[in-house]
Amino acid sequence: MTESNTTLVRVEVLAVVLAVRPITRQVEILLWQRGRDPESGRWALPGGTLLPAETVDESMARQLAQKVDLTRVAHLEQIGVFSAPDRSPGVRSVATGFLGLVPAHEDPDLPADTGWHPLDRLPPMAFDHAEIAQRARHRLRGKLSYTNIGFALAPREFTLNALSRIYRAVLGHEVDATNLQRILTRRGMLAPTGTRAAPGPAGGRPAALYRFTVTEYRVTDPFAAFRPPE
Amino acid sequence: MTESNTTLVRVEVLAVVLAVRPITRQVEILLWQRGRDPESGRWALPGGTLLPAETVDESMARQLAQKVDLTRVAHLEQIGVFSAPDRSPGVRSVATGFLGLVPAHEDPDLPADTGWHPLDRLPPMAFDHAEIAQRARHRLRGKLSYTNIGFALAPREFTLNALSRIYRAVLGHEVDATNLQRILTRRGMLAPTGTRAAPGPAGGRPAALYRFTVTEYRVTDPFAAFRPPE
DNA sequence: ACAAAAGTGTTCGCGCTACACCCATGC
DNA sequence: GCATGGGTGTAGCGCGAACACTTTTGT
Repeated sequence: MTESNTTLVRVEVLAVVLAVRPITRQVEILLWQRGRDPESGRWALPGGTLLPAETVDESMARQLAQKVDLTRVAHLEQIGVFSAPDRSPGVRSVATGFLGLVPAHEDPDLPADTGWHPLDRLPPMAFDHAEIAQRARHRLRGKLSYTNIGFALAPREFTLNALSRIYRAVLGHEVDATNLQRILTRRGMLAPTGTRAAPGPAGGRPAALYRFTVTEYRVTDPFAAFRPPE
Repeated sequence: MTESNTTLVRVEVLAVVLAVRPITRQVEILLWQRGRDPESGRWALPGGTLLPAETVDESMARQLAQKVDLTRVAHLEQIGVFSAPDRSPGVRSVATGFLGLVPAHEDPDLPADTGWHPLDRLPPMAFDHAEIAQRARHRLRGKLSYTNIGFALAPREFTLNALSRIYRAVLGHEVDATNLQRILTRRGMLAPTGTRAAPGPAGGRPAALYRFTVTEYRVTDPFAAFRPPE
């Protein structure tokens, strides 16, 4: 209980930044390639060390803004603490992992060593970062169906078809645009903008554009069972 | 990015240990009363500092076993990192909060300064521990309906009435024992033991005893919508 | 006119809630 | 017998999946 012989550790924050990229229509993760040892050449999650005057959440937001020019992270949440004693060499280091979501069609200026990679074919990863990425993937999948977290992956305005492609990329299976509309509408999450998108080159009816009414994280379907009466 | 001028911090683990106590039929939390400054007299969550050779999860389990003789914690999960710079005086300290669940009818030997308190009328709490407790409460409520987390609150064998009282205590509203049985049975979580409980003093049909078939955490109802086909 | 793509409506079924009814035991 | 409590059955319905049908555009 005395603080004298307490071991001190380095606290770092690491972000699994995900986006559904318009070109590939896949979930991709933001990684940077290490230029020096240890683990030189391997790919790492963006992040860094906690400063004295900030919380881990503040630190994570700051580091994303500073290092990879990501100011428009639409959602940022903790996914867990990674603390295996041998997870990195040198000073004992404990990491708080985060899930960060960037809307499609955002294309931030990235440093030269930084880029997007498909989440289901990760390059050789540094330290325990692959494990953290997998945890984030799992969290995102789980929350997509009972929260409004999809808003953080969609652009500000979108057609229902485009939105269903985003859901499909995350979940890995077909998502009916029809049902998607009804479910999100019933939950009060979807509003038509009144405008329409331009039709494709082969013609076709122009799609209506929609917007999410709520742009902050919210649990929209909290109870699988044991709902409170009324 | 050099490690030379990196600030080092103390990493601690803190547990919100909850149980539905048979006497009060309420959710109660395990707290100990601080005997010295800072925050002398206030109540604190059990926990302590991370050791060099352990993960935070291992540390939490160890500290609960050592300090409050809690070896039978049926469920232990991280609920988040609490890292406000001024959350405690002295060395910068970052806490990983845990939710721990103890089955009803367990009555571990506790130190003299340690005891159970009703969760919805917390005594004066030290540091940011009240906030951590609230987070844990919220997590438990949320997960009760779509996971099997209830197993960690129930004794090894129980009547359906007793189980429904446990669910009621956590959720704060009525839970129909009839429907509870059907739902848990359908999810394959419930098995009758074949034995029966003794009837109450006023008579009445003796209740059948049940057991949970699965005694590890599992998500039983992962999709509110967008289920994968087949 | 025809193809292409979007939007609407309908059917179906599952799973949860509510509640009535039947069963077993003590007095 | 009656009171007490446990267990079973059933009706209703909200929600989501699947899919056919209609509407609007370009060629």
